[in-house]
Amino acid sequence: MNTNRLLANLNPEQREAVTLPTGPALVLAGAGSGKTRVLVHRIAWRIETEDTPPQSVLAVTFTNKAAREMRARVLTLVGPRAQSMWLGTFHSMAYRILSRHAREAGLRPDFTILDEDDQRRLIRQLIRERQWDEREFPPALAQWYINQKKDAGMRASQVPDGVGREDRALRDLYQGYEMKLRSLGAADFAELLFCCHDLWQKQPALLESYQARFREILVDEFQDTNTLQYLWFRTLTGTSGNPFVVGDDDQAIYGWRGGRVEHVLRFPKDFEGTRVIRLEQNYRSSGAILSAANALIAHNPSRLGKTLWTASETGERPVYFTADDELEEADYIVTRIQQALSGGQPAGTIAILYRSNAQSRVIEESLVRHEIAYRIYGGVRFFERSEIKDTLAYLRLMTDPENDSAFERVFNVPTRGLGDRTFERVREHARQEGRSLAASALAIAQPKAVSADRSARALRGFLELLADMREAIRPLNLAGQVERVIALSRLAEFYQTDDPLRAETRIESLAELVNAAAGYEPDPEMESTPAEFSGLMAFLGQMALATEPESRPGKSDEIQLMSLHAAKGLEFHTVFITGLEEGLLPHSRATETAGGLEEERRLFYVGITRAERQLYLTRARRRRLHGHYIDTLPSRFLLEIPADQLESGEPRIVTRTARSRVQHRFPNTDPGLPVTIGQRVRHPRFGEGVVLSHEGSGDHCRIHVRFEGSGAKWLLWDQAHLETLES
DNA sequence: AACACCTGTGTTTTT
DNA sequence: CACAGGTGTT
Repeated sequence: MNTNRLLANLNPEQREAVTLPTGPALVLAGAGSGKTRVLVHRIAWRIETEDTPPQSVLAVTFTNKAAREMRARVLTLVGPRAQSMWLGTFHSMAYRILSRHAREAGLRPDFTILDEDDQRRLIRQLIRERQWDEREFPPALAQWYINQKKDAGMRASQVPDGVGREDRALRDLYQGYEMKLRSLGAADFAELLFCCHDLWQKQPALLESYQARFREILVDEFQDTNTLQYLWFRTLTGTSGNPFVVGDDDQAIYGWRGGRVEHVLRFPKDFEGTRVIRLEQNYRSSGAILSAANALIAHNPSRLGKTLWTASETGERPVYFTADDELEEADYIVTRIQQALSGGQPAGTIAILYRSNAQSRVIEESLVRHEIAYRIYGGVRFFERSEIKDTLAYLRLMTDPENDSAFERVFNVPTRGLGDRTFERVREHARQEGRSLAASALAIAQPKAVSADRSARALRGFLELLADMREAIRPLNLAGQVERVIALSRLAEFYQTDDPLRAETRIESLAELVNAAAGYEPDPEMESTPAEFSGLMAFLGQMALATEPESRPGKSDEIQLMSLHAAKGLEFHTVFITGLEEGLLPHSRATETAGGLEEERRLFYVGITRAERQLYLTRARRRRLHGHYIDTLPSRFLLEIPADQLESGEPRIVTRTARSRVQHRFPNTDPGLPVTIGQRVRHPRFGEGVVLSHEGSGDHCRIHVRFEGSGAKWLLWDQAHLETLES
């Protein structure tokens, strides 16, 4: 076997890490030092040279996206037999394990995973049951409290006695929440790890079987692991596994979500004989960009200490530009982008980064005015959209008719004459009998002698609908089932009447869900129970842990817009970091907490180190915030980069008159298109708007329009009946 | 149950 | 300012 191939393009440190003998290993990998490459090659190396069976490999990443990418790269190196390794997020790994032992872990066999929304709804319910004042105990705060404890690996019983009344109340609520979850047999995200961990503690033999199986355990982005994840990982690794973790303390940016950099320091203490390897050569950025990054991060007192160097040329200094306001800032950025694009630079190599998503709006508007295509990451996530959750709830009721949260969700969606009173009746019955909502509904709906009870009839209608649906989809394939459930539930019609402004976008999402089902490939490792709807069950399980449908290829001809957090792990030729102002970066809320400032600095550091060749730092003297303008101060972080390492951007590149001029030109870029980017259009219902972008061409193309008042929507040209307007 | 009004909120994000 | 979510009215 040609193993040299695996080492050919690695530097000595990378090679050392990849070829380390068994035993715990910690790789401190600076930004752009080939972290993922080391991880991927390590896996390949173990499989190819040590004859490690792929199924004894478990690799954990921070996001699904990173997992997909890593899997693809390992497969390229090792071939299809690597398919059998376990590679995914902490949560998806725990879910895989739990779904084989659900009952033993105290969960329903086909348990639901509650997302943030479901969780908040449950907590609100508990607060109301206790008749607490929701202003004194905001559900969001309680939720934050509970998740924080869970992320720290604490059950309610382990939370130390608080001093105040409020502390005790919150702890009590946490306890109530735990009981509620257990009675539902459901799990929230943290619970997946927690439950799995508890199960291992309860059943040492089971733990041993997993320890025996997973000989190689690798963790990416180790600096962002929270305590619960760390405990889970440490338990699974035990004393015999070979942990291989990769991280960068300078890129720890999830402290607010429980991430603890300290785990990096703790690792060598918990795992005796840990070999530490540092990767300090940066292959990504030019010398000038790297110097700025190094100068900035040197201001963080608590660091493991690591200085990145590069063999690349110095390149151009980062440019710093101060605009009068956020409009000018946006126009400056767009002007620079136009210059780059006209010089032949592909749009996909340019990124605009910001601290908070709200900042994107002004920039988007400027991009639209200048007819530049862009793609924005973040915002409302696919699986959090209400239409998706409604549909998933119906689907869940197909596989698990007694699922209370799904039942509650679609009880009166679409409206079918079932109001709060009926629901309370059902819930009360369920509480008394200890049955599920569906079973109680059935009992209540029984026709009593001569019953003209309207709600009982409506209830029967609902139950019959579910039963009919179950029959109707039985013989269909997965995509067909999803499609049929959407049709039979009449959700589309409901959205149309409920909120016509959003109906079109919502129906588009539903179509995308059907697509996701059509493209779904079952996890071969998952227990394939012969139960009916087992395919649907597996699909729902996977969807609960997903954020985006998989079929969304990024286009290379669009400018990339995203938050600094979302940019982690990515790289771009040209990067704009915007809003370098006190209060924004560092964020005002972050300066209050201990360590918050350091985390903000790391966030800026992450942003800087995304840039390969060109970096722009921009700021506005005054910025509109919550309605009115406030004067700003430059970010303190700017002063931490020596002035001679920055270039001053040309002021006033764009004038207001230039802005209004561009607004009136509409060159037709694509002759196949019925409209042009930037053109004004009128929709029979939504009114007037501006065309932002398009997909496809001809009469069947989809176009993206920002309407005045009702926001941006995707429309099908041949169905939307748009009227084009002269500007 | 549907609609109009009101009020609070407004970081980052994954799962 | 802009929007979501909740409350109150019909």
